[in-house]
Amino acid sequence: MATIYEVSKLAGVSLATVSRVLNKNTPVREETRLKVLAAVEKLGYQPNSVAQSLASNRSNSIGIVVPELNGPFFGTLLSDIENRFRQAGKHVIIAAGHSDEKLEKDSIAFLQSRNCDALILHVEAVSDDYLVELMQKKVRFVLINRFVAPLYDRCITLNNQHGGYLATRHILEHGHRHIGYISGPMWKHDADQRYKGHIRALTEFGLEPSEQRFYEGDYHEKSGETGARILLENDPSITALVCANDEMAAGALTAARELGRELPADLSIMGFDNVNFSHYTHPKLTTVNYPVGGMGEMAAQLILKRVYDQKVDAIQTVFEPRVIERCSVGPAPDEA
Amino acid sequence: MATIYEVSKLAGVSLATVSRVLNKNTPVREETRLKVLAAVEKLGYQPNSVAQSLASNRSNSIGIVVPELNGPFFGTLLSDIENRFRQAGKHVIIAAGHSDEKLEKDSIAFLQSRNCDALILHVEAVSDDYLVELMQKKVRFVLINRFVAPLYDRCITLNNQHGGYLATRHILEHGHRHIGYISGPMWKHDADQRYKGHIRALTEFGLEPSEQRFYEGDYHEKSGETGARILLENDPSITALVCANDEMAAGALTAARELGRELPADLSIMGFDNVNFSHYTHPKLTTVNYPVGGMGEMAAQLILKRVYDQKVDAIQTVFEPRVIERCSVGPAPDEA
DNA sequence: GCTATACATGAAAGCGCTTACATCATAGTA
DNA sequence: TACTATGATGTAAGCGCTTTCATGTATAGC
Repeated sequence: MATIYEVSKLAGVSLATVSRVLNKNTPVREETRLKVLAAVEKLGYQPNSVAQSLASNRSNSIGIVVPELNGPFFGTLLSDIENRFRQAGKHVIIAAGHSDEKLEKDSIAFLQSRNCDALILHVEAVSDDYLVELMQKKVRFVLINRFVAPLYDRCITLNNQHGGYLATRHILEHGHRHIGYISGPMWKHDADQRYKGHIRALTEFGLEPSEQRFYEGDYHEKSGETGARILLENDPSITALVCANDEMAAGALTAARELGRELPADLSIMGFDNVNFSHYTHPKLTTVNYPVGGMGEMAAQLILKRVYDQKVDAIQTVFEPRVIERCSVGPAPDEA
Repeated sequence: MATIYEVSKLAGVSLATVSRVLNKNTPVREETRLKVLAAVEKLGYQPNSVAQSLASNRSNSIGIVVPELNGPFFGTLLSDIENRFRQAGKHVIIAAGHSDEKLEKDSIAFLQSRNCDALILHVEAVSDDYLVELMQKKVRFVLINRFVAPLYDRCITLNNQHGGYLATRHILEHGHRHIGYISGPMWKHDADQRYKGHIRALTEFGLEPSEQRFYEGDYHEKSGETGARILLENDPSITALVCANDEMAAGALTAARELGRELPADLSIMGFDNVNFSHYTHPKLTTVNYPVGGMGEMAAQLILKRVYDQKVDAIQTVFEPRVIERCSVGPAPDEA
């Protein structure tokens, strides 16, 4: 690969001038500029971004930590972030944190050591204190799907509690009064919030939450299946199942079918997230929309604005969920 | 962030010695080693990998180009690659090529400029010649899902033709004789190969391929729906649809249901890829397994072996597909 | 015609590291 | 004892860039 030195020799100018032409930050005589550009073209020169990064202490790259690389949810998130940055000539470096404290910290350290100009973190296992410390160390980052008070202006969140509320209210409005709830792991902030919203809706309709109708899953399909089976067998009066995400809802669908329940005539099922497969299910899943793409893009915007001083559209940090009506929720069957 | 210089000062040794302790490539007296390690610990020193990369011309990072970041297929691929490399202490930098020649080339250039030690490419738009040139320029890379003869030893491929053959044979063995085919874009190598396999199976059973029963989609759901509708309306005798991927098969499922076809009694549908949502569909999709995770891991192994000289398990470059029987294929209905 | 000013360019330091080479003890050998 | 081999450590160059500062040249003002 050609270096800037070879370009400068061919163009008959100094290194500095080549750098100036390429970075467009200092005026250069048009004539010289063209000479340099011609040399660049001729040699097929491409700046070594590692050297640039070392010299300038900027890298034009943004680090992203997500729990998993697969799964519909994070794919959409990554894709939208990458798109937005690509338009701005920035690049992304991605690491998986696997919801594990050590791996999350490792990933963050790695991205820092790579001179990332900023980080986008979707982390679950590290503590709030750790994140606050990170801020104090002047690390630039934004948090997705997590709210930490001292970091309020760099958190892009979904109003999870309201989402949980809407999901359950939707079910209640269909006349259901015996409602099972399949939760995500309660140590995760979003799972906790969604459940709180569920309780709020229940209370609003004068219903008591019951131990019997609660199952804590792990956000994966299998646990939705198990949860549905346990709930339905323990309490046959249940006519609706609210699930804290679509994957568990898909599992619940399977279990319900295997138990011979007619959907949605006998049993209604509600999901959460509106991931891309949720309309492949049968019946198509009624769910709560998680505007993940928009949130990813917003995280990118925030960084473009704060770190790169670019002009961007208005910043929004809290997103609102809404119910997506499809076919898995129906009116409550008449009480026998 | 502390630098190696501060560590060396604190430990009372030279820069070189610190570097040697950290890189474990030159013997250092145990006593000195401990002094250095203590200093590292005390300062919370973390090497700046950008500087390391510039100085050593190695980066311990591997670049990956895939068409999209979302979608079940690439998520799985990325995830398995990242996992394998993380175990080996390497890191991945990911770029999306969007099946566009310019973007693919940009992505490759970017990854090279980032000093990646090697690349894993799942590219579709750049020419074979371009890839051969890349090899001649001594760029280290492996190709996924694409075979280019001069690069035979760095191509990790699925036997797509055999997959296409198996899919159609499976349908034929269920007695179907009027079979529609919904293809991917024929300029894509895999789409072409899968179709060739389809033809081969047809021929083996003494059937002629027919223009009437072929539809070229774009691998996305919508085109599967459109394709199914067109095929079934043009030729009502069709009793089975072979789709070149699961997304289009999901679309076909929708169309079939809307046309009032009972599945699989009236109509059988076959997918390809076995992506993670294919068992969420109703009926669950019968499909051909694409061992994408295994192939990603193999690409990683190949690089660990060739680029980093690590000992790894045996290398396999061609993977074989196999039919996954689920519920969307049934026996052909008796001819009326 | 001479100085003040702006503008274009070059020289060189330095970003944080690795590594070839030089240096210096120390131990082994005759 | 003098000499060489050996192993540990230091010195300094250099990776490919950016950027500050100095220099030079053309223009304007008097």
